Amino acid sequence: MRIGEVAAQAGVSVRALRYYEEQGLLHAERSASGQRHYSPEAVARVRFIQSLYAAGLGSRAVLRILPCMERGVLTDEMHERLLAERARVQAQLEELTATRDKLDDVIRIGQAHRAGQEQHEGTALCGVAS
Amino acid sequence: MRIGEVAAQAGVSVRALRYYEEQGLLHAERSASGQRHYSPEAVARVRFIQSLYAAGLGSRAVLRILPCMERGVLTDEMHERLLAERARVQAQLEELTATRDKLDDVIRIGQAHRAGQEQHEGTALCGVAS
DNA sequence: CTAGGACCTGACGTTGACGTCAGAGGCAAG
DNA sequence: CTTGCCTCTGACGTCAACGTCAGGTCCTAG
Repeated sequence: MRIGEVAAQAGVSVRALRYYEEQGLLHAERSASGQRHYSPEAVARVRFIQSLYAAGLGSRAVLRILPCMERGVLTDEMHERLLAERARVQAQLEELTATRDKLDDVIRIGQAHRAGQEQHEGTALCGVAS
Repeated sequence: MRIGEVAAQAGVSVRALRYYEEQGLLHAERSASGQRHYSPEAVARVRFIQSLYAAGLGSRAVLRILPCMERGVLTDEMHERLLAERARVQAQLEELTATRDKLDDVIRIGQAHRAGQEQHEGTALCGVAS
């Protein structure tokens, strides 16, 4: 596949793919004229890269993780890194969950206020952000 | 409280607090000489701001959310925004969970490989990123 | 009253993940 | 062979959330 098709299928820009290559995250064969040609698995790889980015990992963290997806290569060091990054993601998950719950509190209290028509003077929402 | 104390208690930098004020996220009284003075609730507010940032909301999204925490002010529009942002956070939660599970897969398969000593040729990890 | 730490206002620097533009070449269709 | 879309390589632009530095002020302890 050429770059445009990969980009379309993975839902990213062409620029992003070139950037990934620049960062060593994604390899492409080159035609005689210099055009990039990707294997079909590249699409999945790009999607995975995206999800790691979305998980807040920087490109060097992603770079440390990605080799694990290649043929059976998995050193002790990589195993450590995987566990470390999993822990980070897990921590972020918990923080996010807490944030969602706070938002729920604000929404719930807000609804209570509106059910009671006017503003209940003292019952401000400030206490939510504890 | 003065800015340094708020920063310390909230676990952010002084610069961050001035930035929040610049963005209209955080108000401070001023002494005659121009020094900022914060109410004790400011600490909780800052922590909330941080968690919203951590949830991937930009400062203008935060700006739309924060007024909800003030005295009983809660218009229909704000309610909508709250629901919308909650939905975003929830979506990100689900994406993050999927990413964590993928990492778990990679770790598990990696362990299986290492349990079996050498590389199992065809059993590459590429399929994980589906 | 003086030393030194906390604070002030600009204002420019930084980092990551791309966007965007310029100028040039490649490729399938008609 | 030309038209039109795709692709190429630089290289500069962007945006957010601050970091950092300069030059000056404030305030509290001794």
